Amino acid sequence: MNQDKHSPIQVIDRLAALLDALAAQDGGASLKILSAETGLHPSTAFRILAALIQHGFVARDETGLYLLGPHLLQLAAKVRVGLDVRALARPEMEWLRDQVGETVNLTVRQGDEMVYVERVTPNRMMRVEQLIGSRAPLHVTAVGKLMLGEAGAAATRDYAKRTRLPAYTANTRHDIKALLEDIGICSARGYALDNEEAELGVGCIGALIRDATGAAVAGLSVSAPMERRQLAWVTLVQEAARRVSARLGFAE
Amino acid sequence: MNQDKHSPIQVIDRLAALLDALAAQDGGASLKILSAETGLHPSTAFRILAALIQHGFVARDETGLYLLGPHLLQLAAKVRVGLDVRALARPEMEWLRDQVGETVNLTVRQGDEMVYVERVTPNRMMRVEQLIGSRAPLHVTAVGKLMLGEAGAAATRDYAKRTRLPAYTANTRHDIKALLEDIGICSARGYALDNEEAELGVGCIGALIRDATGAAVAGLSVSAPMERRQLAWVTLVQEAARRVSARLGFAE
DNA sequence: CATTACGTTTCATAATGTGAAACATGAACC
DNA sequence: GGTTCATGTTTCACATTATGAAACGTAATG
Repeated sequence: MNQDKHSPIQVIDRLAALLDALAAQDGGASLKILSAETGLHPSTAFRILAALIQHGFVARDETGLYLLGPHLLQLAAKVRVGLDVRALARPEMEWLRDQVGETVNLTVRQGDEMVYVERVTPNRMMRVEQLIGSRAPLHVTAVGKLMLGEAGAAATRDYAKRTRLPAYTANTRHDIKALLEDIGICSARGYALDNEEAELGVGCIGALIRDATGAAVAGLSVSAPMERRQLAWVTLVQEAARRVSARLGFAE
Repeated sequence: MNQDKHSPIQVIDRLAALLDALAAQDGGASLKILSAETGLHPSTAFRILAALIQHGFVARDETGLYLLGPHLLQLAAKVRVGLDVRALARPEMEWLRDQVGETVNLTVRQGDEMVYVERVTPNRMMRVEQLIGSRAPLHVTAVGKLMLGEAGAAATRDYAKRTRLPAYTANTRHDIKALLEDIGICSARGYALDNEEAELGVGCIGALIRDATGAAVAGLSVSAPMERRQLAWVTLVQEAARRVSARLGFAE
């Protein structure tokens, strides 16, 4: 991830090298190992590591080996997804749009909703379109249902309790049992459909995008008027999602 | 998380302050905001941020606002859980052991197994005991089943395909449908039982421990000879897990 | 006991990071 | 259109900081 070895501040180059060396270890690492891997003098490495320990970026186990520290988890929890995903997904979204001739959306989960963060549209007038920034409840979108599958049954029940699963159309799954069953099917297949559940006349096919940790960080979907939607697009949606995931470092 | 304001290296104090200021923002932050919040001169803050951007710890959005960067995610994925959890969990484990008079285990998930990372035992000879470091498949342990619930149905099916769900006793759930049903029940209840599924004669009650991000990072369980296990312990196990989770920053 | 290896602390100083000033850019106002 | 204001970005002299080497401490081994 060191795109350029030399930033304006040398210490930061050095601490980045130390953190990367730690990330590359299977377990903990000794000072001597880290010093050798980064090319830093032992006393320099020792002191930088001590500073990183102070701030929780690095920790030491009971045998004295260095490990990545818990503060990284807390900071990572605050990293906004969608930042890199959008740029990385754009080419694949355009490819997918060109294959199916329909609108392609990129969404991220925020709490109990999916947020539309990117969109590419076909060159036709009659199309489904969501404004970037608009939101949709999880249970009525293809990708939202997949996200609930990722979160598990307990989290889905909590979501249902919180939101009461409002119905948007006669097709909306507003019964927890039916929703859990649908989610189970979608999760097992690796894609989900929205059959006029959010809005009458609108059909959708969605798949998840995963990052280097395997976490589902975004959703990719094709939205079309229901009469134009083709199930043959499923493999294309999955292929585009797979490519974006690979770009994010996901390894199947 | 700045336990001490002054580490041996000033720049590292300063970058930590900048990252924490970014973590405290709802969205992105301007240079002026960050400079004000950290007390750094604007040109100093600018240069440190530039170095952090180079290494992916910080990013900028299309409007020029600063955000926490993706490299934090990649490093966080390598943080070994169990490091802090063990020390934090120890007092609650001892409390739980004293309440129920049985062995209490702390486990973390590694791939397709739970690993025993800490254990407190009662003062009696006939007891269930697992060596620290020993491993057990997910589907035959109470906590492992909860972890599968966290991972979702698709991940559980993948696990089943990979491992083929080997049976350890006649009670083992080695059929995917039965396992998914058990997992669904456990996840919904917030605790799980192991009814002689790993080993005949051994009963277990388990609950999950969550961290500040809400992720299930460890499992807490009571293991006992089956004839001694009491369902009345469920609330105690859950209480102990709740306390450890609170210590890890989990907010219900 | 002596040697080796590693970690930790001390210290003189080279060089690095700093804050101020200059410069660049865009928006708002007259 | 020109001026002012606010913010960001670059340059520069130099004080302070981070550095590498040496000394010191500790544990393990022969």
